[in-house]
Amino acid sequence: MNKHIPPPADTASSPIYDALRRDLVGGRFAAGEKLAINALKEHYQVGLSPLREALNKLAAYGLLIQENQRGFRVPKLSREELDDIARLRTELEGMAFERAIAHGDAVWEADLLAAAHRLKRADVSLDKGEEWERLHTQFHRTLVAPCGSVWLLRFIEQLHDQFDRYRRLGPKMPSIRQELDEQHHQLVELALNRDGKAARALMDDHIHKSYEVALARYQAHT
Amino acid sequence: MNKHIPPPADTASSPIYDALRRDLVGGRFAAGEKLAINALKEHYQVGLSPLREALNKLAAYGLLIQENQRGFRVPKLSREELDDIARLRTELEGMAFERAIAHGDAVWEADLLAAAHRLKRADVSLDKGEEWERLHTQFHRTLVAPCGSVWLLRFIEQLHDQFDRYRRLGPKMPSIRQELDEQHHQLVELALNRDGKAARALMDDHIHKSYEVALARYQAHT
DNA sequence: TTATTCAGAAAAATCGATTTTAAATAAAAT
DNA sequence: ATTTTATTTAAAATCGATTTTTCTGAATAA
Repeated sequence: MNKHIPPPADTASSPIYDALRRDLVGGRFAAGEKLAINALKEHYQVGLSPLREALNKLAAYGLLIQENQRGFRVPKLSREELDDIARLRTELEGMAFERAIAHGDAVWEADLLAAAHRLKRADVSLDKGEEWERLHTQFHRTLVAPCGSVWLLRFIEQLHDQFDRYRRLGPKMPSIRQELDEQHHQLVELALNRDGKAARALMDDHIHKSYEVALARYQAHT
Repeated sequence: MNKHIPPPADTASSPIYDALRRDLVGGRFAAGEKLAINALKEHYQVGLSPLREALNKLAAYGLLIQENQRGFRVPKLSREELDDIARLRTELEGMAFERAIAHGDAVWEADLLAAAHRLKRADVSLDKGEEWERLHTQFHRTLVAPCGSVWLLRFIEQLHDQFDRYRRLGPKMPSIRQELDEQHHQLVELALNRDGKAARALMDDHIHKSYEVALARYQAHT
């Protein structure tokens, strides 16, 4: 009946894993907070075993800290780590984008235009901006998708999640958003023109501007 | 009593996690093999819950594939993935080594010499070479340790484990080993001389030679 | 006051058993 | 003979309860 091929899920993700990851990246938990397992069990309406398995996976992924027999905590935030993450993002995402531009085909070009369009049209006020965030992540994923390295994509995804813990602190800030949105379209343009060098330069600048936003929020948040 | 400060375990690792990781990297399980949980439970003499939590962490780490409700499998090996891993190792480890040379202090220099010496003196025939492998991993870890990026170190560690799944296929091969051992000492020398450029070039060559060993083993293994 | 020890309480980790799901085999139908 | 459908078997996932460990705070001693 259904001709659509399901996405080849690299790691089988359960509903509880997805929900926790979303809430951790979205800043629903305070940094440094110790998670009360029984409270989570109630809040997410899930059994102990699936919950613990999700927490273990998130700890291995880097969104939680697991201490000896002392349960799980949300990792602290620090200026040093934000700098680290932003710098690595610049290196890895730039590398991946250049490779994607070298190898991406016509289908990729169409995907890029589609992802950019959906992001532009997204209603930022809907669902606390969650829908916009989803499309934004998907857009950046599409930019680097045909880079040819599954491990590079994996690391980039991980860094994105970490970066977003800083970028999504506090409430919305539509002022800077404007400039970043424009860059999204310029990134697509340079990709379609196969200008790898300029594309990478713009990606560097894009990440740097996002970094400034994230840093400002981090400093306002402390 | 004990004045030694325990290593700041990033992710709390249980005995069962360490054992499984060691055996997965060491090739004790066949690639593509489906893990029989009850058999593991017996073999490692451990309860179901700690075992499952370890398996979940290893899946998030990339040493296992977790399928919908179909348990865990050992990831397949492929030429494409080996190439991917080797290429990324070259980029990331080269980057980290250069940064380490720029920032490493006198303590690092001493650690380097010590790690290289221990590796040289290691008895390769002992414990199926497990002790040599441990020291080899530790040596490479030391090379990049003061690079200043915990996330970069994390990714490099992960890639090392993946790479070793290929490199450690089949029995020992002492012939090529000689040349690689010499490079270890040259890497230390260039690091002590703070010659970042030359050090990175040698690191590139070192990984490339290791890659050739791993590739030969992979092809012999199929 | 400061530090130390010892309950009591709370929480995490683990275990054993149950439920659910997928795989394998056999029977029936096209 | 091949495909389809039941039935059985095996394994994975989940649950509830138990055990173990850590945390808290009061009481004692320095």
